[in-house]
Amino acid sequence: MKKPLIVIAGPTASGKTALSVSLARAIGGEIISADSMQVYRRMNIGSAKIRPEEMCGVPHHLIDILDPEDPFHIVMFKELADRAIEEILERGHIPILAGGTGFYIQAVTRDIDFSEAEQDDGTRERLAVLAREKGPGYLHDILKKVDPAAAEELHPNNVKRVIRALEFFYQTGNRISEHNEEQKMRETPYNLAYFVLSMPREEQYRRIDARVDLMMEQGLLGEVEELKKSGCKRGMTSMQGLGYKEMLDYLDGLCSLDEAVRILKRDTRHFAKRQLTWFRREKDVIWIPQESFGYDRERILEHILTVLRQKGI
RNA sequence: GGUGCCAUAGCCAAGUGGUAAGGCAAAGGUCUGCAACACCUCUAUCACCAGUUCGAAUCUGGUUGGCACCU
Repeated sequence: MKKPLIVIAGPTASGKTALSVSLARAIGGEIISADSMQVYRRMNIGSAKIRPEEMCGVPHHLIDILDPEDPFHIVMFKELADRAIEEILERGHIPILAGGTGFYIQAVTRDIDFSEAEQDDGTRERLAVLAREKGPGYLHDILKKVDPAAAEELHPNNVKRVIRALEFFYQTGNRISEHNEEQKMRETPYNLAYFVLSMPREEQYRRIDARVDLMMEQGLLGEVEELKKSGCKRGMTSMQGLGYKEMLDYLDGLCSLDEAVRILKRDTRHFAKRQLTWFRREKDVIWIPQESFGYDRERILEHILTVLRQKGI
């Protein structure tokens, strides 16, 4: 029997946090956050991080484990999440992966192997400089020679990914396109129940706007001001988070506060849209259209428990 | 009542006789070490009617609507 793993995913502001706590209490689960921003301490309001009292005693993992100055990326996430899952299972509990970062969730559910790649050795920097000086087509042309398949799939303007493909080749001597092909064959090692919370688009957008307004009321600006004071710069991974980069723009005098809030709302809506695109192509997801349950958490939970029973979790 | 100006996609907006730029929004998509990132695709027959012309969003007349000023 495969090990059980439950995923509670969905776009931002879809109700993942509250539902995952209810679920954990119902089945004796522990929660692993699949979120690229909630790992950072001192980033509470903007990342919509769960508050300790909201956890209701349910153990949460991968929250508040790094400082905003620290880098964070999928390889780290994968390692930490795998370890957390193992520990939870050893305790006889059920792991619940909850979050909105589809890429991270996929790494775990499909057990993608990142070990082949190495640490930063400066090639990324060098390539970035080249791209800036010679234009985006330059690196893409090089990629065409060393890894034609990857070049075919990547648009020349997508400099970031072109750089990664080249970096992979220079560091490992292998083609990333081949590596990706191998990884795509992988099947999930888990008895997986992958739920995605959804709702009509207009309602989703309405909630996003409301949440941003709430964040502002709760003092998002002050939170970012503190971070800035303590030395956080916009180049850091943490400062690329929604809410943080917009407030930094305002604090740096690049736009008015109203404008910053407007852009934050807009970009958060765009983000939710991309999240949905991701989940849509992910196979084996079980959609939970919350409007069909009258947005009633009890009814949604009941439905989820039924599905879990069918899967033998 | 008179005179003048204006009327291009959901919004902003180029085009002033040769077959509708661009931006934003919306929608769809890609993604295997920064993923709350980065990137891609995509939406009109020019208020309406009638003329002039081989050809009109572009010229003429009228209609409607808006704005400004005058009485």
